[in-house]
Amino acid sequence: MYERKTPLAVDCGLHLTREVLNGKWKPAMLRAISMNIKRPSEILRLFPGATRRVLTVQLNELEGHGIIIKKTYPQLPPKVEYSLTEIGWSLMPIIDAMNQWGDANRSFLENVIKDAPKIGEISKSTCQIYANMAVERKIG
Amino acid sequence: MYERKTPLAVDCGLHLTREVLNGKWKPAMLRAISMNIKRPSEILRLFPGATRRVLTVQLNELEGHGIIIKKTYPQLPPKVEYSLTEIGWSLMPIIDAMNQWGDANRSFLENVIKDAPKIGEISKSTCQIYANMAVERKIG
DNA sequence: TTCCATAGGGATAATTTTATCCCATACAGT
DNA sequence: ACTGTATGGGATAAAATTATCCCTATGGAA
Repeated sequence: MYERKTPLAVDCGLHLTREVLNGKWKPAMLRAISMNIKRPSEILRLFPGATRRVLTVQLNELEGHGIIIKKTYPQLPPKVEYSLTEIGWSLMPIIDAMNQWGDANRSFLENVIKDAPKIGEISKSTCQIYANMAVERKIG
Repeated sequence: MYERKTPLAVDCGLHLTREVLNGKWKPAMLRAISMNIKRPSEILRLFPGATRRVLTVQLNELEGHGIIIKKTYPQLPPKVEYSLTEIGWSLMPIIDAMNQWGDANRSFLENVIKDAPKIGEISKSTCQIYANMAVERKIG
């Protein structure tokens, strides 16, 4: 594993949370898992912009941090399913809030962020999938 | 400014939010500013673990993103005060939630994170300052 | 037999983020 | 004359995060 060289700042709740949620795809993956997209291959397909490698690495980290649990079915080809732990679920309000905030302020944000060179759309579709599933999650 | 080479993923609210909040000290600084710690020098003193450079850079980014506003008083020695914009304020529920989540799960988290080499305490005091001020913010 | 899907992980490059160090302004105090 | 305070930013090094590429295993389909 990677050997951190700079001490972590754990003095403040914010930093602890950051340690857990820090990762380009972590919040999005947690959200996906919360919506029953739990197999690695499904998750991978959900984020065309991500590398398989990063996703598996970040899933491992989330598991190591006790946010998700991995269930491996002794089959071939292999089948794996991740699910949120209790603590993992307790993060969802925050993640949902972040998602809503970003969506609510999209036009403003796209505008102020646009000075950053290239803004790419990685998968408009993902949003839609999320939107649909969010409804299901509330119903189900 | 820095030239990003990898396109941003702005398809999902989560990524937009991440773009704004991503920075080791950004959430903490926003929280500080929300509690009336608004001068750069004060903020710097609040985070002994941070470099002056990073803080000013991240403050600039936050300003560029429209999350905070900078007011420069034409004095000498210079006096500067940052304050949250309306959008900046709208982030506080999220930041507070992150902070609470981290604190609420502190023992668990410190435990699962401890496999990461050295965990340093940067400033126990900061938490206390925050705690006291949080009360004031609710009252005031 | 060759190709696809599933899942995992090593090695290494590229990119992004932080850390270090140094320089500048201008006033106040010792 | 120094030293300290306040604020800002350039240049460059170090560290952390992501991206690329490649290899493993096995069963089923074309």
